[in-house]
Amino acid sequence: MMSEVRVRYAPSPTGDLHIGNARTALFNYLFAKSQNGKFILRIEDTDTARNVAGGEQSQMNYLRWLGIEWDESVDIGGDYGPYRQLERLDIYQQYAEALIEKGLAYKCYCTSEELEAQREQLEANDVANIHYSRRCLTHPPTDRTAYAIRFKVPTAITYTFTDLVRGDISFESSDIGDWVIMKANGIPTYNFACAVDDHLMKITHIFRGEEHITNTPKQLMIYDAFNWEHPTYAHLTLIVNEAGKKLSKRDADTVQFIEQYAKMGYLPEGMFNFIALLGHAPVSDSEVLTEADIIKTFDVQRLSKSPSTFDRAKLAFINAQHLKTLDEDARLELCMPHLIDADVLVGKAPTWAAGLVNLFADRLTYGEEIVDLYDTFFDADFSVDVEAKDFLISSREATMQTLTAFKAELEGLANFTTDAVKNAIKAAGVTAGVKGKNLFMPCRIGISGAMHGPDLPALVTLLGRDVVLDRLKAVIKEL
RNA sequence: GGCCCGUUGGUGAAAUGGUUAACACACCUGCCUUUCACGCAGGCAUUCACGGGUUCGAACCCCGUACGGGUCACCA
Repeated sequence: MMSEVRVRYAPSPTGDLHIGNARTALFNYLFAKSQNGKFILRIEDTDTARNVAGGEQSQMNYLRWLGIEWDESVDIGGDYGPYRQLERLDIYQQYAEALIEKGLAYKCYCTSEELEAQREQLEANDVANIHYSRRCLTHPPTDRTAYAIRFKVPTAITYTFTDLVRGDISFESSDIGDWVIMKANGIPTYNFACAVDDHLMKITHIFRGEEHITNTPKQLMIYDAFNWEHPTYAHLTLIVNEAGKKLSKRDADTVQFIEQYAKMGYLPEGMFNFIALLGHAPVSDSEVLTEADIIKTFDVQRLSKSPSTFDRAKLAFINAQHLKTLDEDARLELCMPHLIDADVLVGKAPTWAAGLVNLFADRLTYGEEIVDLYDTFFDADFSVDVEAKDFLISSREATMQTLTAFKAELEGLANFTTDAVKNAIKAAGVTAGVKGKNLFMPCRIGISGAMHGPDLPALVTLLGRDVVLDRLKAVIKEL
């Protein structure tokens, strides 16, 4: 009988949920869901210096925002807790001591400074294999009590594992120096804690970033030392920015925290969909998918080997598609905070915002974009763009007649409703003797300054009588 | 420098030895709309980084070169 699939996402609470972390979490989650397994959230807080207050909560909040729910963790418990590594210190201590007893680990009394100096010297001398700098050969000085515990790396062993993404990968133990498993402060290092916990928590599959490939042999050493069964690994490709560089938290050019997207008014469904495509190619003609679609099509055979590019245009497209499935109220709710923040609504009628959002419903790609769209078409600095001007002067006389007639019709209008404006356009067409493009385009340019834009009557209505007439006068005058 | 990994159209990305190399985004055209956008239909574009080799046959296997990336902490 196959044992139950158990996967985990193990963030360190050093900051907010990053795109790369979210992808790792998501793929583990998708695999668990597709296999009817369990998804565990474990907090790896062993780097006490880098932990930030609220980091853990923030990670959990935005995981939940994305729609990723876990089966076991610090907040809801589970049979394999505690789920915070700092609460498991005695466990690591016990396993580390067992290794010393077996002769597989030893105490190292070197100070960080000594090791650092040693390494620098080796590097300066261009020593080919700098790993020797991490092989502690000195005897413990009698006056020191602080020590780290190092794992004694076996000689001449080849560690091979079958990666779900890249196939067999192997490492020679001779390329790896004796590495620290317990720091002098009694806290385990990542590779040790990770291996111990993954085993104890019965993790069967590990989906993680490619940067962990070189950590794998170290973790395998721990499994072997205790005779534990290896888990299955899948190292996901890096996510790179549009310049082809690994997404770095310091990279200011790419917005890369989930929180930022949430605040910009992206939809969780859209982000979920987009992130699921980063390194996985589902069998499907469309890339616009729901969570259920994605779980159903998730297949480890289809994990990509080459780096995934964080393509903002694609994100925009996918989010826009999800946005189209929203009803009017939901769309308005998404845009509202941004309109308020941008002071767009001051002095406007209560229903005005709904009209604005509906006007751009077709082309909106994320909530905050409503403000940009507003600026483009409602900004006080009105001007006619080059393309539009060319159109106007290509048949100056006819456009002039059309514009004049349109202006006259609007001036005679008591109420600016979309129907009334529609009729005004129609009437202007009759007066000027034009129709179709020759009718609408001059009107459109006359009030928006551009040949492309939202529905004309609705735009006129929202702009309001004064603005529309001012713009028309300005364009007529310029002609 | 050592060790690992990658390289397919403008962009993202399939194809795991066998007819004209999917699909999506972008772009272009047509339809729809008295305009615009949405939507729908269609179209353009890659010979698979480069050089050898294996094979009846290679984007797919092997070797080498170039380029790109990852990693080498008492960080995770």
